[in-house]
Amino acid sequence: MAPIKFSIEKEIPEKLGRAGILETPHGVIHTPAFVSVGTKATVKALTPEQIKETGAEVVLANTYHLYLEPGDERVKKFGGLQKFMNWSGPTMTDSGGFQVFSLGAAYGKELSKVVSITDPSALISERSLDSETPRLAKIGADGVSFRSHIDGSLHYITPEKSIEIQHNLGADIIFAFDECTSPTEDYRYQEEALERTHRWAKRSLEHHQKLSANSFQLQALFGIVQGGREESLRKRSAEFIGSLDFDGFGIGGSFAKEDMETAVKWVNEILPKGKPRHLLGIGEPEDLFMGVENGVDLFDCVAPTRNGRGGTLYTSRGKINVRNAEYREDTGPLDPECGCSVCSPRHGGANYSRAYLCHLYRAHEMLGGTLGSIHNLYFIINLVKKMRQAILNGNFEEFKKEFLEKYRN
RNA sequence: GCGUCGGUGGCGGAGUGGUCAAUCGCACUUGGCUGUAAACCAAGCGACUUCGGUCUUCGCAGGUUCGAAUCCUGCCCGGCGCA
Repeated sequence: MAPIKFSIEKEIPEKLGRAGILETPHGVIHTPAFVSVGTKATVKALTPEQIKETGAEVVLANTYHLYLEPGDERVKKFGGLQKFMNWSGPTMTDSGGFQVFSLGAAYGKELSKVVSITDPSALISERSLDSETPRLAKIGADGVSFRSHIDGSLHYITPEKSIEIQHNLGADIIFAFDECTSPTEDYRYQEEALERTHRWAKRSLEHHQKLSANSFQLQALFGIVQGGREESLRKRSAEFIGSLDFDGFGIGGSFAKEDMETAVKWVNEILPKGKPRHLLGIGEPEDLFMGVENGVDLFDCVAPTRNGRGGTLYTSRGKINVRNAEYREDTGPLDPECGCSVCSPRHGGANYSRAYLCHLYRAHEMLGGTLGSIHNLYFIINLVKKMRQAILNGNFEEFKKEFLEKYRN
């Protein structure tokens, strides 16, 4: 029995985009969909009830973090991630592959998932120059050694180990262990890393099949396409990963903003159409439109929750930082066009002013982070839902144009 | 009244003859955040500036010194103790 079932309802004419339904053992995901990120089995600052309230259909947790604490065996004892965190819907786990990047090449540097290449020298390899730079993740022959950011202890994660942990965590959809490379690496390194990711993908799949054969637990495994900004590598990766017996696919990598669209297009033209595709770690409104238009079915991103905790909030007229002085006495709602419980009085009469939110952040009151996260998650999840509806209605282009025009002011 | 300790930038609080426009924290201002080392991080925060500097600041007023936030004298203000 297949762990998931994916069906396409409608496509965007002449484009790769589509609206579909993804059935998992713990519920249905209407795609395209935004997955809320709950790294350590919690969407930071939110209760599961509040997560629901944002319209989220699925939560993504992290293998590496849960392995370190409280430990995947312990989560298993409690009946798996979903039961442990008291979330009633579908769940996913990331493989820990991103931590190869964030705790490795990007560790201690001003290097993030999406970089801007205003300075082209940023993309020149620095590999030979930074051998002494401390990293918490080092790539070995067979896997990756991590120095725990919590207590400094050493851990070795192989593809098999990642899959084992993910089986213990028990999410509906799990990911192959991959290496998310830095965009500052050169072609030679990207190619070397890609081959490693491909070997790891095969090993992840084989181990997953082996474990699944002896288990009643139904879990789908997604393979991850890498290849950096190189057309040849991206395509090679899509061919290879797409040819394996995965239930769906992740598209990974740390991108230069300018390269993201081409990379997604190259990949999705090749990946088997009937299986879901997840663009890993992407979630700004412009990028979501780009992804949906180019055939992405699932997104996850820390932006709504991370921004929400800091006071950067999405509105239909662009992002604002409610901490700023100009909002101190602003009696208006955060976004009059938003239907979330923070913005809209129709949910029980609550209607938080910008001034109140401003106050909460300045006073470091944790309700600020909660309300900001509820709003931002609702905003982004709802935006993707509207895209889905627009595909079904056949007016995706119009919706995109209308939204972005206003959003960009 | 006598004694004593003290008065430093929005606040708290370092500094106690040159390296001081003055450590640090908070507040304030503005950025940033894209598979979460993140309820976080960064920059700025006396005034002018052709960005090399220039000027005015450490209760007030004098003084000593090549040089004072730092030493001396007087005054003003505050805490504490004794009357």
